[in-house]
Amino acid sequence: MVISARVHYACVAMLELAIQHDDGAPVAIREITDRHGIPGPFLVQILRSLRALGWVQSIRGSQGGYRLSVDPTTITLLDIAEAIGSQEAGCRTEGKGTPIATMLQEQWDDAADASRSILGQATLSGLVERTQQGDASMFYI
Amino acid sequence: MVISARVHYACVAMLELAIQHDDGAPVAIREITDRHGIPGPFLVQILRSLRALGWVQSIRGSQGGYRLSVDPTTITLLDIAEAIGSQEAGCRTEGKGTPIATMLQEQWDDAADASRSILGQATLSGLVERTQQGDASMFYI
DNA sequence: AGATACTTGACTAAAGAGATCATATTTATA
DNA sequence: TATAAATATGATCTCTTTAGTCAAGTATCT
Ligand code: FES
Ligand code: FES
Repeated sequence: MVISARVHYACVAMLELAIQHDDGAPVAIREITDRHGIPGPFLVQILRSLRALGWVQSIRGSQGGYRLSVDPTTITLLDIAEAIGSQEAGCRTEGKGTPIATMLQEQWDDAADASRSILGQATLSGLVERTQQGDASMFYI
Repeated sequence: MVISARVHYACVAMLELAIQHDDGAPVAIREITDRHGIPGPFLVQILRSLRALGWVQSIRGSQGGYRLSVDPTTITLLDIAEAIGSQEAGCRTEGKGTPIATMLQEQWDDAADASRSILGQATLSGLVERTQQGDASMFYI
């Protein structure tokens, strides 16, 4: 479970869209990049991936932008990390199956499962709620 | 917590040395590479790191090899992964500290801690015991 | 002496990460 | 309808890390 910049930015973007989910207007890329110091063209790449997943919807032209197209209670950080992040490398000694390698693989899997269990509980809506409790800024209309 | 080939090989080597810990004779690199298909010169690099940590001891010359120089009950997979693996990248939005980034960082930390907790319980001696129960091969004299 | 085995430092190839750019297309609005 | 504001797309690029390699040297046992 390696959290690359790509994954982090994807999560930031999804959270920003979740915050303005009830609002009607789409969110422009600029709004997100300005707020978080993310390189614009890089975020474009990432949003394309998110759109391909069906998680966001894009509106072109003036006043365009992006909108969340899924229920924020159903998407977790785990979903984003696994969809956007690089594929798990997989066991290198696959096929050899020495007792030691097999047992080690179990340990790595156990450790990864523990991580996944945490991230799988972190829904977008849950996190949005938390950040809005934390600081009292107003995002809702 | 990314488990690279380097970390995996280090764990394999430490476990092989732990298995023959009570035995007097040192273990040659060849024994380990043959058994696990690890590139020889690569394992040499890794054993140098392990020696620098004070975890193994090398005996040169004919009949030479490596020996564990620590108590296998005190070293865990977590210790090896953190010592041999790459440094944690650290937060990219450090200093900005937007509420979202801060909150995300907490989630990544929580997930990493969960992994660490698992790997921190896996001592070399514990794992050796498990592999020897699993298959009945005789390593002890 | 000769075989065996570790020592050391430098080196290389391939992959992945993190962007960046130029050009095209769509849409609201003045 | 002209214009500005946005996204769309595909290619390219640089940097770092990872994994692996090589050659020449040194120590020790028999
Ligand atoms: S490569 Fe197989 S367990 Fe690490
Ligand atoms: S870069 Fe700061 S939490 Fe991901």
